[in-house]
Amino acid sequence: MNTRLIELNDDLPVQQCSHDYQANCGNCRLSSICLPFALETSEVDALDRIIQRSRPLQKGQHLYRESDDFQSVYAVRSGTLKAYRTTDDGREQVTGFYFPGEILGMDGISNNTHASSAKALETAAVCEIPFTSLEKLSAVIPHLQRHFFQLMSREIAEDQQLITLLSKSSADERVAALLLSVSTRNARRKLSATKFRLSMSRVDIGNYLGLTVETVSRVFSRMQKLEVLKVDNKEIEVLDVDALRDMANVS
Amino acid sequence: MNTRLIELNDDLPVQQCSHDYQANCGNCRLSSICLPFALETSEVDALDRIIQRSRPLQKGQHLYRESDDFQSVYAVRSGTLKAYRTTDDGREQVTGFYFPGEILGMDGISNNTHASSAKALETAAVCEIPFTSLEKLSAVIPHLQRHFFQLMSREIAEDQQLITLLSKSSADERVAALLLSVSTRNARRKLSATKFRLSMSRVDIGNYLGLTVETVSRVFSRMQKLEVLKVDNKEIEVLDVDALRDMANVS
DNA sequence: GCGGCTTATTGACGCAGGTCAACATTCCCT
DNA sequence: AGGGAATGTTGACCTGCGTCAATAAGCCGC
Repeated sequence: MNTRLIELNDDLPVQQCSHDYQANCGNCRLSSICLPFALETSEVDALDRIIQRSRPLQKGQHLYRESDDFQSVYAVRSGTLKAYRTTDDGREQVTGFYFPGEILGMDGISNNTHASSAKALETAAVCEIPFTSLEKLSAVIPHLQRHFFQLMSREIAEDQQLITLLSKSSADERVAALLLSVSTRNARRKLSATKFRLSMSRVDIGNYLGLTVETVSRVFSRMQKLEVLKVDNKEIEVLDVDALRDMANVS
Repeated sequence: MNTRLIELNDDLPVQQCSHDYQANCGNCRLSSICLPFALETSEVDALDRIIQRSRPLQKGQHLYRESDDFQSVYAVRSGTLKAYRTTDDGREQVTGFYFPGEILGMDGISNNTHASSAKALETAAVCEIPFTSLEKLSAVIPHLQRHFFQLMSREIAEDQQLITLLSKSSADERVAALLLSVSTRNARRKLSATKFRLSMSRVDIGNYLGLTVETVSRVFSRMQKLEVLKVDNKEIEVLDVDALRDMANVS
């Protein structure tokens, strides 16, 4: 069964409640992250016209599921989502966390089927970008085509970084790297790079990093003892960024 | 310094020795793997015109290096290549092996800089596809645009599979999964799925799978003892595919 | 604000795979 | 064909992280 976003709107048509949501890309404060720089106003409008906005997902709701038909890619407007796949023997593997301004769903293009599931970690709003429309528009707006090639390429490069992390790094390094990544992505959205709330659970973190919950918890405790972090459940304060960077890099 | 393929041709212009190489995509027996199905003859010709073929790389030669300017993606014509990145502390992480018919270099699009290096594991020939030409052509040939979106998406999906492997699987499972992958890719090229030569070293395999050489070697020995494989250095014969599949899947 | 449930922390212990070392084999250059 | 270097195999030992278990702390519905 397909649980795509659109179906959440069965009681209220999109237009009627659009005042609740970001009206368009032109006035969206995430557009600097989300859109290609060089797009002209008229081009942004064209893009805007194909994008569908709808009511937020509640915590735990799926945006799409593995093996759903692939129709669209999605830009996160608010909240956080996790992408994960289920292995043959039923275990989960978290493949990424997606923050506002980031695009997800691109792994579905190759088979016209989503290769992973996406679930809201907290209340989250997304822009749905129907892929066929995007393709057509891309053929006309070279910058847009380039942008999506680049987005996908970045996803590849990031996955490769995770591969390296999983293949070569200790538990401390992995956790440090994740924290730095969250920190950087917060900074990009003009949020604090040193004080933030982790929207994902320890289970999700462990799953993503190839560690058990217990290990993640121990690493947090250890970093707290070393006064690199202040940990209060999901609230994290980075006390010593340099130390954290050291932990992320060095063997 | 840029060590791209073109520079290998300083003694002989491409045209003069082109009879040594596959003349064009139209008569290439790999085209079924490499090109979109729905391309028309005239479109194949157009693609063919932007592709540059050149003399083979020798074992150990680089096709491109991390931080080289990104200009082209490459299709493997013969031989095998490995892609790898170097971590901050100087270690290597192999991110993929590329067989005839497969495309590499797409991780460079996002920054106009290659995110990994590519090195020939044996004598190898590639088709160079200049990316700006490819972009322009893609805007005109919808199937081609779609094809490249799909290729990149597949790369993402495959990386995610590797992530799962690295995060969740035992040494036995990892090695089994790699062997099955090689087997499948051989079959696609009408080669034996059960008897083949691994072009990569044990070090490369271990590196790719996040294991030490010793462990890889032990797994091979164990599988040989269990009569799942026959191992003679790099020559592998799969004696029991089902057993191998079991080893790859189950916890 | 109470009770049940989910999520997080901490400790004790075991094992898969890493490390180190010695030896065997293959590759490759002359 | 011969010798030296690179690559592969095997064994003995060690350790980081997983496992199991017990406890604590949030979270949510009533």
